[in-house]
Amino acid sequence: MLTLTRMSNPNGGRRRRVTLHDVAREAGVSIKTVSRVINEESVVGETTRAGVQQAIDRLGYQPNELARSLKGSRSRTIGLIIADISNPFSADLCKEVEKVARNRGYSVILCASAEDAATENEYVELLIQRRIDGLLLVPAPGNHDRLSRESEAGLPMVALDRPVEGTDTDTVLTESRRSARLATEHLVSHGHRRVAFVGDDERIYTARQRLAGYLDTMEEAGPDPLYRLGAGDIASAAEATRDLLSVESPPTALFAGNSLITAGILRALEEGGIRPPQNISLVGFEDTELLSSLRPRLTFVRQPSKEMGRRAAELLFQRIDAEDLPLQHIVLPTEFVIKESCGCT
Amino acid sequence: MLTLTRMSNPNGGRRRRVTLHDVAREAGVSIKTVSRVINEESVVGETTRAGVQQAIDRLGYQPNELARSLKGSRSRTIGLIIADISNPFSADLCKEVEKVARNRGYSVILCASAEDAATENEYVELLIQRRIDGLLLVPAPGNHDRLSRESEAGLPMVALDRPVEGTDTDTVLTESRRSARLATEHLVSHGHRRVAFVGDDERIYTARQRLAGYLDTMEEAGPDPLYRLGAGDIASAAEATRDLLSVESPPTALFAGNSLITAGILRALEEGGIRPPQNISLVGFEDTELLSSLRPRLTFVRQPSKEMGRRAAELLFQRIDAEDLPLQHIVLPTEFVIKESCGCT
DNA sequence: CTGCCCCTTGACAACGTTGTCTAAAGACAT
DNA sequence: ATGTCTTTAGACAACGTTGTCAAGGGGCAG
Repeated sequence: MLTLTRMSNPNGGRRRRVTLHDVAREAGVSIKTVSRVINEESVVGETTRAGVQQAIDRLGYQPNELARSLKGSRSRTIGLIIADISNPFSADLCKEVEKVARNRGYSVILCASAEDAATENEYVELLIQRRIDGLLLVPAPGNHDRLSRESEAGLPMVALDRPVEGTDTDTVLTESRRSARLATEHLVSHGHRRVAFVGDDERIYTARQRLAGYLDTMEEAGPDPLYRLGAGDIASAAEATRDLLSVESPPTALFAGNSLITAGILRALEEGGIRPPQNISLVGFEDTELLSSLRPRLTFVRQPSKEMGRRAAELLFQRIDAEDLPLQHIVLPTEFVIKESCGCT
Repeated sequence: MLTLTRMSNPNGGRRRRVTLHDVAREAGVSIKTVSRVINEESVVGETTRAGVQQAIDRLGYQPNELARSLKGSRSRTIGLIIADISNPFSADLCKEVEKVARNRGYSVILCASAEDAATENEYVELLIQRRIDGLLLVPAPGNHDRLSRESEAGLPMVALDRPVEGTDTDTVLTESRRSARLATEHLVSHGHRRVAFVGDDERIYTARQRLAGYLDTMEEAGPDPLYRLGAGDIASAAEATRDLLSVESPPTALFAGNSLITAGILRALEEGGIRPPQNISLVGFEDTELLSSLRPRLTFVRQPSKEMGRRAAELLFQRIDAEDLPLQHIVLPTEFVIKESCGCT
């Protein structure tokens, strides 16, 4: 009778969820028995089980995972912190991670750090408060104090695409430097002397690695390097490209540090009326199928984004299950795909 | 002393988290007092507060959000179910939803239903078990029994991009039909008689709406409609395009139902050596910046994907806060952007 | 008929937190 | 000195679940 006002509000009010207690009362048994039926502990008599099951169905009972997590020591939730969720690369990661988690009965809390370490730290705190069982992240550049502390304290953690600076965690990376070196070599070996590189912010590990790979080849081959960094989105990549094209002796070949940069370069070239591969050669990193519709078709380094997501998630669950696993550093191979934009055919 | 064995395992073992109880013992007060300090209930004396705060810092206490959620009636978590996470459109949605949630101190559990209603229903169940406070979703086509039940039971819910079939929930949509009609009109008004449409699976609401808009114009204008549906990814869109191009009297203009389809069409055209806009006119839906690097530049219907995500999230929180809000059906305007691919210039 | 064991079920505590109520102690007026 | 009020702090229960233990009842052997 006390709850009459609430009950007279059939739909609007936040309905109290059915609990074990309710089911127990309905079935005329104790809550523990209901719990046993739900968890399929075999010590329940057949008639009791059937009665309880009916009560469950009748009331539409759904177990409270929060209470379960509180009682047990697992929350069956992992965190996924993505530095740059606008990059199509990240979509593949999310998708695969989510898929692996789902097969394990895990939920994924998604966080976007926007390449900002402070935001990332806040998210780590939030995720800790939610008692995640493990953390997958594409780390933002900067100081990961919060993150490092948790890693050392034993939170299962796998870094994706970039290592966590200053902390040794499990990692799943691609061979950025080598692939950048090979891509540059391809251009040089086809006669280009002025090869320019447009990369992401230098504080980002992969941007540095790719620059390093580019420089490896350039230093070995002789020509002066020419590059711009800090092109994190399409607009600034276009800007950087315009800048590169306006130097005294402009490049005859461009190498783009990721797919958004490729898009920015293309935009700038288009505005300048410069067409690859006739007027300039172009090589990029591809990590999404979308750019495959470009014409001329892009010569690119293929990043195994889906496999990265999948491998990282699997590794995380391995670590969640077996705490004493030695640290894993997985490096996935890239593939250099020669199409038309580099003009070598 | 009892915990010595555990402590001698500094890193490997899953560390027991610090609780209110530990802090209370450390500070020499009751747990309730610590709770008061953390929640800034003002009835705590200054010296006590300082001592507790020190203990908190010393032990690195982090509140257990699970326990809080269990006690209170809010989990400060929302669910986000995305039907097609591969579509760049979805990345924008995720990003914006996540941003709004973060500002509210909420976490987002990400789920990818892969356009499958059964998967979606499973996710709904999982999210209910996690006691989410609200649900945002791009509904998969099909039978949403689980979803409808929850909606009727009062779970705050906002459908994004598509309505939930058979259930009236809050919605945030774009004017699909009208924009498809206008885009087709544009082609027809520039003299095209054979205008073909390539759309997504007809079970998908927006695919049907866009087809309807296309048909609106075609029926009014006279020429026989020519279309293919079921082109959900790049490969099948390319396939559908090849098919359309091989009919007796092939189309002189193509209209793509979303950005992945645009990519598929471009791939097929390229393979066939057909160049827009010289050999064929092309209009698409764009919902990502990436395709902006296409050459020739795509004439397209711009979908306000970011705004959709933001508005939907804001609406969800409104509903979470005020249960008795009347149902909202927000329709966002699209924009028709004329560039080069349609060949009208 | 008695005792033992097994099978099934329930009572109770605990997970970590917060709401409610009460107790202690000091301030102040009488 | 006594009473009242206010300020501060703690005891206790509760959120919904599961682990531990004990109790009830029936079957079977002695």
